[in-house]
Amino acid sequence: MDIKSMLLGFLMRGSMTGYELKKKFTISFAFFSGVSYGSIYPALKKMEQEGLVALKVEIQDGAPNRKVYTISEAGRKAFLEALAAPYVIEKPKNTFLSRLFFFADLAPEERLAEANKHLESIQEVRKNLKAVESQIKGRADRYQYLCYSFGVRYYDDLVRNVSSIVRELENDESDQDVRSSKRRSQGAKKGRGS
Amino acid sequence: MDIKSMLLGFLMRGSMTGYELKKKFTISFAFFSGVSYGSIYPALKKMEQEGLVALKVEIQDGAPNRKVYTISEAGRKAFLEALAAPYVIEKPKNTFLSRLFFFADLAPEERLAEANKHLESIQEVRKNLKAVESQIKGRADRYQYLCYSFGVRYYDDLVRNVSSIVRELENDESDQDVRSSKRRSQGAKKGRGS
DNA sequence: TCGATCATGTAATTGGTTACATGATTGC
DNA sequence: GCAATCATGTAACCAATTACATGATCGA
Repeated sequence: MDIKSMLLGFLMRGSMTGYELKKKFTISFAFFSGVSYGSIYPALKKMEQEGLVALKVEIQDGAPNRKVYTISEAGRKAFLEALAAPYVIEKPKNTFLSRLFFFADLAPEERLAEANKHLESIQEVRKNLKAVESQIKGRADRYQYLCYSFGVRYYDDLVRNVSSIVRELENDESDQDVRSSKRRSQGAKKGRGS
Repeated sequence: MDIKSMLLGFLMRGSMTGYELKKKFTISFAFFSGVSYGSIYPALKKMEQEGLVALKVEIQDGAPNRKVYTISEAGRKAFLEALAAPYVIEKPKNTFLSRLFFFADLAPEERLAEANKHLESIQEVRKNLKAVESQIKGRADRYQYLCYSFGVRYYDDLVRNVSSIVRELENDESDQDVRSSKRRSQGAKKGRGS
């Protein structure tokens, strides 16, 4: 779903300025999509030209005039179409995965370190998600909450998934330890350990 | 990780033409990242100008000349740096989630249909992933296989996650049914059912 | 003879980002 | 006095896509 459709989605629930739309975005979509003014303002301009939204300028003294956008019939139609458009399954663009693919080129001790760094960053996002729970619960409708809970499960799953890779890499390391202690003790049997 | 670094990663394991690199991409990264010639060829050209790869043209009669790219010392260094660069956690750009957020604007019967459509498309990807398992097992090194198994778990998790949303939406529908049959039978007690 | 495979590339477009530029008001 | 909030926008850039353009060779 592109920015335009999402802007329309917000405007379905009330007229707003670009500034207010940006706020809605950051609050609602914080964990799965970011938007900047640099995309919002040009998008609104274009949508006005296309007749998807109507513009009403509120003159203010001193501060720049507020440009309040209201969705039009055409805009409503466009939004509803976007909402039911055929799915194009998107591939997870995952930097960690791209790197893991080439981990053979990394020094053995760096592999675990890199994987752990990644795990920690996911855990932090998960924690932040928890922190906004009450905020979301207050504001969100049924489906927006479903959205949030999807996010919670998504990051929980991700933590589990990356953890299992970390575990594999740990095993590799301790196998390495076993092999080197075997070398040291000339083939004596030893269990896994530090 | 950008295309350039990934191209370098492949070139670490041997010199290749753009055409061959594209094949490597589609085989290895099929389920989490796609690349087209439109990005590969310009990237290679730029990397040659930057001295990250060396170009050797193999003249062929008839067919266009093969341009074989070989990674340079600078390229190797750049790749290794990319492999250990600090993480920027990326947000899952998820169309389904963006739509779900606005599901209140969809007709009730369409909600379940849309969610199911999405679920099916994920299940299909998961199935395709299973289909290439033996192929991957044959070609992949330890880390590339870890990568694949991450993908398998990722899609299994996703199926579970979206399924639980579908379940919630189904409950909404049957609650709706209960309410309407209650209305019909003027408050008589009824269980959930079709 | 037709489709797949080998092999290269450009041009236009998409959909964004970051940084820059401006400036008033309000609360600590 | 300074930071945050309100409020608008542009310009340069980036990373990538799609569609277009070309053409030989090989196997069924």
